[in-house]
Amino acid sequence: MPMTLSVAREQTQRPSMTHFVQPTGISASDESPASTSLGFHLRQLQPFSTRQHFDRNETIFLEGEPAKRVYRVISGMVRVCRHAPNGARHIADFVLPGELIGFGEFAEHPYSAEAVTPATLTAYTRTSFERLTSSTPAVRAQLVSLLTRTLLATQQQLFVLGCQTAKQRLASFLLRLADRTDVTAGERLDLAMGRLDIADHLGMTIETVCRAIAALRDARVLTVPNSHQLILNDLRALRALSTAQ
Amino acid sequence: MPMTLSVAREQTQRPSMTHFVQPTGISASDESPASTSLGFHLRQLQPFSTRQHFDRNETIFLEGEPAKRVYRVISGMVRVCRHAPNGARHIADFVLPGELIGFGEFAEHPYSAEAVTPATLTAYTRTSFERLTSSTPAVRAQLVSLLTRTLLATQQQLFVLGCQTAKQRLASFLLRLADRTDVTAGERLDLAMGRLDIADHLGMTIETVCRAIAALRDARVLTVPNSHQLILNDLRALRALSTAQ
DNA sequence: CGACCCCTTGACATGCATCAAAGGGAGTGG
DNA sequence: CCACTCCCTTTGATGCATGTCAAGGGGTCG
Repeated sequence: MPMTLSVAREQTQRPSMTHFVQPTGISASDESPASTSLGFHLRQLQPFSTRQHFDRNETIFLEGEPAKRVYRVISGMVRVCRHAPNGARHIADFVLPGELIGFGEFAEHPYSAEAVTPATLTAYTRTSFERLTSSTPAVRAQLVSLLTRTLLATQQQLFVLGCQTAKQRLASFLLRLADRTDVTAGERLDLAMGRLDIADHLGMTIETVCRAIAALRDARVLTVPNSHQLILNDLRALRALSTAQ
Repeated sequence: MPMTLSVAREQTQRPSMTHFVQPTGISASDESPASTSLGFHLRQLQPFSTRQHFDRNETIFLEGEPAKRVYRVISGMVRVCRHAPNGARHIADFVLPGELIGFGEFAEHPYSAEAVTPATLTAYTRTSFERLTSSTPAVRAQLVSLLTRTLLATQQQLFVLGCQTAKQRLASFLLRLADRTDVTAGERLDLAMGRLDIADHLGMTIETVCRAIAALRDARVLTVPNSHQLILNDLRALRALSTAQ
């Protein structure tokens, strides 16, 4: 269902001085420490970078395409996903502003990337990215750190899919999203992605996602102002769910 | 259930010349190209290495322990797993001879490691391992490569757990195991791990694993000489299963 | 030979998928 | 500004795959 691949390129050429490295993996949870570092170094790559805008559901790159660029999300949300032959879709992760896409070391993208919302990204050529990562030891260490954190997040998701029920998966998902977007109890948590996206990320159907949300709502664990915003009232209950069994 | 942590150390001190680096991740699919490289470089670390033997079900290290060593499996099989508070267990991956454990960049092991069979491992101090990885650019690149491959394997498993049915999961598992152990159609595939291990790895119950094996056996896709060996008769059917849906 | 452990199979229960239909919300055209 | 349409969400009814509970089988070790 995801769409065409259009590109609006704005050459943002500025001679900077250092390389800013970020791994081209699936979804780089580019948190404070490493994100800061990598983001900082990536600035050096501005002369080799391009700013691109994508509409909702637009394809950024397709699985199997040569991995010629590393992307950094500036605004909006991106999903990293794979389409099975039979039409099934698996969303490996959602990518938030500041995080990197495609920083892994592979010749062809193992996953597709699509815009969940209208999104702006900075694209760095892989050549310059690799030059940056191989130049400075500190930058290389940050790449390793980012890869490690991405691996840990992926393994955590593996545990979620392997051991948890529908409600528990939803709780885990919401807690991680709230954590990544710095939303706490009582505040509005933005669900930029649709129910189907959540379902394909958690290995459930859209109906089950709806029912799980309804169940948590009925249990007063969360409030649903509208379908794209949630208020997490009871973080303890959510944590109990995501931790337990 | 997994056991105590005993250690039989045989100091294997030999002054080698180069550092042999391997990432301390969950399970390092240390395939030919990178494995060769990393294995080669790790030889340099022999002066800082220890050979240890573990009995079946013995704990090599526990989740949460400080990650002071990087291990390389010499013989036997190891499982990398996590124990949930309620007793549930999740096996992130099995580690085969030649592969590394604990090569990720973290202060504490995010997972436990336990011997599936009696196993011999070489332990390298993290200090020397990191010295090796930071010294040579080539070695560092191999670490990045290993991390990337581990990440890809983990994401593949994520897809398996997120989108596939019991029979499909089993097919995917068997194909990967056969591939990693260089077993082809008609040959005996060794299942060193028990049914429960497979179940905890695939997010199923032991009964469902048994039934899935029985179903494939009844469909003549595989033969079951005994419970610890399989013969994959019809790779096409297995591939169709693991690919489809 | 006996005990233990793991595997296997059966019977039943249930969580989730599937099928179906109705209820918003946003954008478009009248 | 309202009405229509489309898309997504929500809820209900039903079925199935897998989990759960239970019992028996086979191999291995002492």
